[in-house]
Amino acid sequence: MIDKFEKLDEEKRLNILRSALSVFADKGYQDASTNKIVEGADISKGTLFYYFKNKEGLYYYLIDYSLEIIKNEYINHIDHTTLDIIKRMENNSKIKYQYFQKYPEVNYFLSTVLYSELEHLSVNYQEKFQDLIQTSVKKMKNQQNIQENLFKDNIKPEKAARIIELSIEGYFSELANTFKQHQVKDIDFDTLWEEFDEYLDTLREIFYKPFEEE
Amino acid sequence: MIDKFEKLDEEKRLNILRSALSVFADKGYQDASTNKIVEGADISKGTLFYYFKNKEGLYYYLIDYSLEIIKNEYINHIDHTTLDIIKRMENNSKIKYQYFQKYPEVNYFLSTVLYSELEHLSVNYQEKFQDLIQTSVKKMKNQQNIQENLFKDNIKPEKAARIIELSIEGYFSELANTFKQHQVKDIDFDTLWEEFDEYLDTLREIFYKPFEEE
DNA sequence: TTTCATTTGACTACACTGGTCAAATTGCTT
DNA sequence: AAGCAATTTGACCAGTGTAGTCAAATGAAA
Repeated sequence: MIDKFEKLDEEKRLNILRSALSVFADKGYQDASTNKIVEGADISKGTLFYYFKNKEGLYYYLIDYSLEIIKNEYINHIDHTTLDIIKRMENNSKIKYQYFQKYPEVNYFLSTVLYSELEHLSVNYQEKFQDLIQTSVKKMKNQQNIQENLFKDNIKPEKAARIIELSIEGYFSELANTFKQHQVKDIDFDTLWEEFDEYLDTLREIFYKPFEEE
Repeated sequence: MIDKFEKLDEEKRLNILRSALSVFADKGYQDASTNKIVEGADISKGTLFYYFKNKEGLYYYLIDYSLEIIKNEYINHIDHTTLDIIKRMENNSKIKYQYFQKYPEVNYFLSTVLYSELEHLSVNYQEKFQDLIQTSVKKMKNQQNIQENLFKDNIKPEKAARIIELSIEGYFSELANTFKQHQVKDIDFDTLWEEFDEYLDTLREIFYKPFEEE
């Protein structure tokens, strides 16, 4: 009946997905209540089980759905080519948090599955995760093709790149501590990116040669 | 009956505390099962309710207990005085993660209370949290008394300090992604600190003047 | 009006809940 | 050994919530 689910009215379909993703993310598979899901999706119990065979079927559908989203909306957009490493990290940070902003439930769901449910998944799905997420995290961290002559002469590019990478991670980690998961939708991303750009300028000031016109 | 609980055999007492902290941290107050707690603590149902009036009493006892621990084992040891800012951050990181290592359940419990249960607490306890944790986080972040002449001449100390701070946060955030909460006990902290010391050396190389003997 | 797809929610059988308490066990004092 | 109090046990209770079912209601299209 999943093909029928996919032909459903967009708003209703997304309501069901978002509600289910949130409940599974909040409670984990075992403690997730189908009653809460239908309540949050504003549908009746019967409707949920009309489209999905059972709780498990719904769960695995959500995983497939979420992996597609993260692939198409984030991983496939990762920039590996820009030579200016700070610019590249800027691009990738923005791509990443645009995905967070657009699909907060997907991101929240995948995080908790990855963090605390992975061992309960079928081997098949464990591999899907390993392949897609973990290798692509490495992709993102793979810092080759750095334009080294942008750095000041007394600074070693690889070491500096590592510090830049970690400090950006710290920047968002600090941010994550300020905003809780369910507040993501309320964040004012525009002013946030302005602040982030300023932070990047500071990084350039410290690590890069001063910009010179010729 | 809490005074009797505190006179209990050390091992038994800690078993109960650790089990309760873990279950509350994993599931949150509502979904935490007293059955799971007694099972994990290897005691009978009756014993738990012999020492604690009810689930709520146990929960608030755990909060008081945990706040005492984090105060005595972490917050009171925060270094505000060392002038070498990298050294100061090194000290504070080590104090912080020694507390993590020694009391993983306390840390895990307090994190989840702070992160997702705070609004359900009595106002009294909300204030306790605000006072103790949030203001002391600020304390730790308060970077005054920096010995500025350690920095290279072309680097602004305040901005550099911010980057150092964030990159250390990123360093541990990356680490936290590698190890899940329940694996904390298995981490080899000794080699980990060695790596961290190397990382700090890199920071010094980049931000500080080369060391000169006279 | 007939037909078929969709939706409902009362209903099951059952697992688990926080908490109780009479009875059993333990440890201490005589 | 006997007696007593402190401690521990786990079967038990009334209640709540569970995943899933299904006869009946509704909607839409012909």
